[in-house]
Amino acid sequence: MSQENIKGILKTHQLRITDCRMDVMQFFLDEKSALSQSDLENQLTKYDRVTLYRTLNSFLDSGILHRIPNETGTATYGMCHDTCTPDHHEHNHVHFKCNKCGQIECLEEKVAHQVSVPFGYKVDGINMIVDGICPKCA
Amino acid sequence: MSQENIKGILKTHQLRITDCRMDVMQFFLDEKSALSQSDLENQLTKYDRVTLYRTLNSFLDSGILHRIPNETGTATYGMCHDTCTPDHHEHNHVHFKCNKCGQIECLEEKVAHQVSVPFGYKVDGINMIVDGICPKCA
DNA sequence: TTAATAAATGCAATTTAGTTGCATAAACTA
DNA sequence: TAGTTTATGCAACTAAATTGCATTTATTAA
Repeated sequence: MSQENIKGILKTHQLRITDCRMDVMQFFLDEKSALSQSDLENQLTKYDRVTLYRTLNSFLDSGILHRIPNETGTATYGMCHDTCTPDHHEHNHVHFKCNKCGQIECLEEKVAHQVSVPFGYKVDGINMIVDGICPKCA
Repeated sequence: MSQENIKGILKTHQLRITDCRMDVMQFFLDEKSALSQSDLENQLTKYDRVTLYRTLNSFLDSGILHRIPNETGTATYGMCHDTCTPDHHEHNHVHFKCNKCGQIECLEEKVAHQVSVPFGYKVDGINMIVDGICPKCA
């Protein structure tokens, strides 16, 4: 994706265009997998640690990124598609976690299943995490 | 579940029987939902904070507890059933997260679906997190 | 029952993850 | 171009988790 497109995304979400934000978004687009703050910190060394946290939170608040559930106890983020808004994240895709390299990807596959829950439980959404081996590790 | 049963579980998993471990396991059995270290710390005030972390990690390592994926960035744990071993957790049940009270429960419902992934991806397991409103909050 | 052994615990300290405050710099608009 | 607001860097802080060490405790063999 070009720099102009990235600028467009920032504009669309009412965010100022800064070098840090451009680089963070570019990194997410290049990696195509879930990233944590420490991933950013290791890669984008010219930016302050706190700034990277703030950038992640800005993107989260504005609907550019979503948090991806994981078991590790630290937060991971993935790129949203066009369906998210600042106050309501709408995600219906499958997350794939590779058991070998640990990377988590947002797949294009939708969660199209209905799930049965016991009586009394109301279902609002489903989040599916598939684990296995990715093509790179197979 | 009786104290004797709890002792049996500890023995089965080659863990020593201590007051702390008995109380931690009893709490998980009473609550029937995902718990974090801070939940334990607030409730089981006679034990040292570090001991509670260690107890959770002992139970995790030995297959008594499993980590439950969530988005918050802190670790939550749930009781395993008999299918887990120390080196391999095997979970095929649905997690239900209430959007109102925040509790996460392991439901009895199995993830019985097959999911399609792109070519090249090998599926080992599926973890499904359903969010909605639980019977207590409905 | 006792002694030895290894694991569990408590306390202090440290590391890791995340947030807040403030001054300054930078983006944006009129 | 000037004013305004937002983003950034630095320092400090809080929250979550881990490590080190000495002591205590559970367990087992004799």
